[in-house]
Amino acid sequence: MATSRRGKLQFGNLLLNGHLALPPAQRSATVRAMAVERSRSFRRALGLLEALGTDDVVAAGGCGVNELATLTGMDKSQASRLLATMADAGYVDRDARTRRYRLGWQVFALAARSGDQRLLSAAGPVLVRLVREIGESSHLSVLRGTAVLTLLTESPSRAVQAVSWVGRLAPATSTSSGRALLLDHDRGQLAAMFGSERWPAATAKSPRDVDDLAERITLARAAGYARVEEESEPGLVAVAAPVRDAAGRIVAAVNLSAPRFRLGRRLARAGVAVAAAAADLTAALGRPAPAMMEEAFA
Amino acid sequence: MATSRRGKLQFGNLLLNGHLALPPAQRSATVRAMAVERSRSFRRALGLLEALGTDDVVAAGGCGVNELATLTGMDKSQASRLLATMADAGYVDRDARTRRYRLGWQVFALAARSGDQRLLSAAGPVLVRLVREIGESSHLSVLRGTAVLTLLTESPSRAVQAVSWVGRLAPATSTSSGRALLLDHDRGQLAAMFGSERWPAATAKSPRDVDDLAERITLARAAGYARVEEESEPGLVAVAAPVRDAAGRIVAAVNLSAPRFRLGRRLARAGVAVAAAAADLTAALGRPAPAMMEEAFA
DNA sequence: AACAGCGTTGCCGAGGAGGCAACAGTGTAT
DNA sequence: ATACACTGTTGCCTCCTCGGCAACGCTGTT
Repeated sequence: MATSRRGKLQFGNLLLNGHLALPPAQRSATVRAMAVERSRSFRRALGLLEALGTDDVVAAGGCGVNELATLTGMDKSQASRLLATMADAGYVDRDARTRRYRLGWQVFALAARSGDQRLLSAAGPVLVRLVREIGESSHLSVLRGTAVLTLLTESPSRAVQAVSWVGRLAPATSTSSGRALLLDHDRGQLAAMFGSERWPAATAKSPRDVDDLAERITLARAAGYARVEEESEPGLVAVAAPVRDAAGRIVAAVNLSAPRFRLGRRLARAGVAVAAAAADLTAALGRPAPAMMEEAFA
Repeated sequence: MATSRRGKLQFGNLLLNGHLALPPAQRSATVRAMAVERSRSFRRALGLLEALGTDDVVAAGGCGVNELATLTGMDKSQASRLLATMADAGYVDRDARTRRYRLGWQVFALAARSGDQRLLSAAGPVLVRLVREIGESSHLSVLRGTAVLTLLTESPSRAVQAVSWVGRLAPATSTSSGRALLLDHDRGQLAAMFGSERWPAATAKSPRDVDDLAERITLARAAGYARVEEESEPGLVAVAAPVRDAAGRIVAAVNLSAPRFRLGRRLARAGVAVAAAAADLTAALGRPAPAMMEEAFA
């Protein structure tokens, strides 16, 4: 659980606009100190949405007004009003029976047009092939701020996870995908992003500071893939490689992860496979986009 | 292009909060008439997001502040400020070079936790099989208000569409998926949803009024699948069947659509296949959810 | 019946929304 | 090089929405 500038809860879940949860007294003090608060109500509404995207809420199948209000630290009246307008617009759905709110389909509709659709559609088949080759689950991720956002998961059909990693943030410093995404960053850039003091370590093997991180990234650069063993979670190993756009900039990472006892021995092979998959994806992005074709629907 | 209550543009694209585009004078008059305007800034922000989700904007690869302001009918200063906060939160991305805004990954992250993830993950393989069997593209849709929202597309790899149907709304009355979703509605419910007067027809074959619709739905009920020929677009035929939850309620629809010259002759066979796929999906949803399993990520 | 908890609504002061206009950058025509 | 058109940002100031408080209606429990 690292907290970044402005005190947002960053990892383990979606972003929560941090200081909104402060009691009114402290909050207004904070506000007076740092200029003015911009788009207050809008940010609160986003806070509600993000709270509804929390694992526990999703798992519980929704959340009531009061609960949401306390979660986001605002008055229940405001929560009620904001949720009503969001429901009107379709961004939240309300269960007719339990009167609890869930994220609505409109969010889904928006998402289908967000981000880089070319990347997503090109990545699907690549991940499938990779998973078939190695037999472990694979992810596509991008860098968002200082965190890694997972966009796509593909797993050997061994189990369907109820709440997938898709849409979640993970620390960039101690994950294979994060290292791959940072492959082109030098020590200076890393220091600017993560600060130069010592970091709280997720496990004993996690990098402790910038030098530590830079060193491991150098190794990854040499190998062509990043390799992480039990740095974010004990017993877990992973490899990842960067995907580049036509201009050569790193835009995404492909990884493979599994328990050490299953993948440990084949880690080098997995690394090569992941690098090859990332190269495939890079090649796919390098080509001009396929002709626009409006697919029929009736 | 049907306009529903409160004058929102409903079909052909994402919802746009209609009257915000009015000039200030008229708007304030309207507002004074109908109580107070709730969550004004928030709705404006949503308007911006939805504008960014417009086909033309997505196809153009983003949109500038000025253009967005005129699109949503607000002052560019406000647009600039709202976009800035949205960029902070990750809901929009700004191209560093062109300075144009696009929908950000945070929207994607939220969406990954919205809707019924069980439905989506179960539907993927079913659609793939269906597409492989018939060789035409297939969609999964749900009912949202009086419109059909497409959640998933699977097409034979013949072409990758740049902007897919996913996330778009289509009229329920003249699409196969819509009919399938309305399969359990009787004439009274249909009248309540769509009104009893005559409707504007998309094509010559579209249903004209409730009786017309109810009759076609009865036929679909008898056949086990809905069949639509050139009702939403000339030259296009489609079949669809309803997916039910454990309680037997219709929650989604699976369809197949293609140009008449490719699918016309096999339409009955396609209907049976679609019904079978929908039944498979229904069966999958009937089973208790697979044990929650947190998939590892590193 | 009394109670506890949830969600909605009215009220009203304070602070953010948002229109206007000046300003700063950038690419294009003169 | 100058002027121009256009873009996006920022300051200012009014007005209206925000949002805290509290009362209310409702439902389920003790």
